Amino acid sequence: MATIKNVAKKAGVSVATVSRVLNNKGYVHEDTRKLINEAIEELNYKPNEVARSLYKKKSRLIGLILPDIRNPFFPELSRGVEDEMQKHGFRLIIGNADEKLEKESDYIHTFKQNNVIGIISATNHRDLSHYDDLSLPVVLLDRTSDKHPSVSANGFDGGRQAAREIVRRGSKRVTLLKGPAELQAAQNRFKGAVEEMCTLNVNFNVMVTTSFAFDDAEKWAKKLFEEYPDTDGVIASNDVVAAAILHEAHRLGKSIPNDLQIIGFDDIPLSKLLFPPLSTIRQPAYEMGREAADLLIKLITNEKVQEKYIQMPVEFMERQTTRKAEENG
Amino acid sequence: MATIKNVAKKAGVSVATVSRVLNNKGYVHEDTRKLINEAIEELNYKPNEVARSLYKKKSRLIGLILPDIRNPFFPELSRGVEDEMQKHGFRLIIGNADEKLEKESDYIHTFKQNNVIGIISATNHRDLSHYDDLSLPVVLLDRTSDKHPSVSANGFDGGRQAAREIVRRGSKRVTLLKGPAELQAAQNRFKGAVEEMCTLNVNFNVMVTTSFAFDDAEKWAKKLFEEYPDTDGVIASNDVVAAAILHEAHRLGKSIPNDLQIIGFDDIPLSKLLFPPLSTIRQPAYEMGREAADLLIKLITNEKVQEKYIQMPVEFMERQTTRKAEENG
DNA sequence: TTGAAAGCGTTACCAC
DNA sequence: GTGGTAACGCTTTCAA
Repeated sequence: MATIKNVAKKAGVSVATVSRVLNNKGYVHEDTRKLINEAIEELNYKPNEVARSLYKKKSRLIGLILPDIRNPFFPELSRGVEDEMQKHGFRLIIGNADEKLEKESDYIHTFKQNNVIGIISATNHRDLSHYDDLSLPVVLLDRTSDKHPSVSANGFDGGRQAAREIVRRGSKRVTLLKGPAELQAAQNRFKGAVEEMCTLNVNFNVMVTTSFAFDDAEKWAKKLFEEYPDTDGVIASNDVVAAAILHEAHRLGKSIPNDLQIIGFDDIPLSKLLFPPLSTIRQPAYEMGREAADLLIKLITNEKVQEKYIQMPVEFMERQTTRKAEENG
Repeated sequence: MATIKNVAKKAGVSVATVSRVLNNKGYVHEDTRKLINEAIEELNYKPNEVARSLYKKKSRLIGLILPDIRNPFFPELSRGVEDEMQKHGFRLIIGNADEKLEKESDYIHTFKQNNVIGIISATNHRDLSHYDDLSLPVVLLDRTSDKHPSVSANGFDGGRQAAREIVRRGSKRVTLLKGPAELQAAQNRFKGAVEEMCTLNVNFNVMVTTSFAFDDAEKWAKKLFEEYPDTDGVIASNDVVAAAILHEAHRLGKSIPNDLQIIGFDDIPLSKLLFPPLSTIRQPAYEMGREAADLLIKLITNEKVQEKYIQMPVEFMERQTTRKAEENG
């Protein structure tokens, strides 16, 4: 690997001058610049990011913490982040925290040690103290806090919409799944649904679920029908759980959406391929990722940001696990 | 951030000695060691990876190139890699190449610039020349080449199994989907299926598909039934495409598996939640990721590796898009 | 058993 | 316009 010294030598100048052309900083004669550029070309020289980072105490890396990329919602999010970061020349170190505080701290630690220039975190822990004394810009994604800028979807509204839609489409014995308690996003959805159900003055059941993992989803689905065999409408805390419920409902011979309506949350790519295609509350995951990246970049470059707490709208995707709305709306 | 100098000062020793205890190298008196460890503790000192990396020309980062994390097969793979790397203290820079050679090169470039210690690549390009003069260990994942160690699944055998199963379960007018031509893994599956069909001496159709993306999958599904409306068995190139076909078949009112059998490939987590649950050829994605990580680590540490070309077995997952096998097997 | 100092590749200050 | 050089935080020789 060629270094700046080699380039300097080849061009017959000092490293200082080479550095100047590299960074487009300070004066350098047009002829010298050309000479240097030729040398760079010939040697196929690429500046060493590590050396740069050491001196400047800033790399071009940013840290991204996810709960678990295997949840299909997160690949979308993370591509949004990556694509936007890419445009600005930043790269990602990604860590899956698995809702383990220790892993999360480990990754943050790694980020610091590698001079990342900022962090985007989509984890679930209530306790964000490990982000406090970081002296690094942090953007929260898919969650909020008053201590850090954030990008999230309007889960509360999503919950309301889900409740409204399922009721107006005729479910009488609705069951709300209350996702993991520590998962702010899930709780907002849940609260929104509860509030709307109360406003609408209709009864409902609540079933507590404590994870979003695929394997657990099936367990919740079974439990749901054991505990509330006569439920005719389910508002799930995300699409994976909704898919599992749909699956279990088929197994029990229920007719969807006639016997049972289901509304999910997220709108993961596969949800439209389910049978019947899943009605769900769409979160604009990819765009959320991009917004978070944008926000972080603005923070990094000290641009003014008008809005530090970005909330994206959600949208009811009518598909076929819900019935047609009755005429009166 | 505390530096080694601060620690040295606090402990009343030189940085050299601190470095020695940090790296457990060379002699250092037990008392001094204790002193230094206390100082480290008190200052909450963490060595700067960047400085280390600059000197040693090796970081603790490894580069992972994926085609697109949104394809549900890859989150599994990448978690396998990440978890295994984690155990050994390595972290991942992840890049999605989107099958664009330029992005791939960009990422490789970034990896080099950041002194990654090795690369795992799961991309599709035939041309691997950009991996050649890297002077870095490279492990290919989900593909092979005689120039680099690799971990892949036995797609050929998978194709054969799929063909065998679909025929013995009674499909007479099988359609084979031939995935993207540049995608080695897809071609192996296809070839295996073709060979088995020939061995079994049964007719079949071939439909060419040129991508694995969600949005395209629906297109292929529609096209399939336009071109081969009477097909009664489909071997799809992966589960996403299979899901789309299943979806389209429902739309057309076909009864699965009676009118049509479908076999996918990958066994993504959602495939068992489809309706009917998807019969598929399982690739052990997570384990493949781990194996690749293991192999790379061995390469890095110059451990002897017995097998540089690891091929993992695949397995037919009988679910309900295929009929029961007839008695004679 | 310990310390001084060179060096990793870069940037930025200060002279010239 | 340009060059010399200290500095970034660490590891490793070499000498003591």
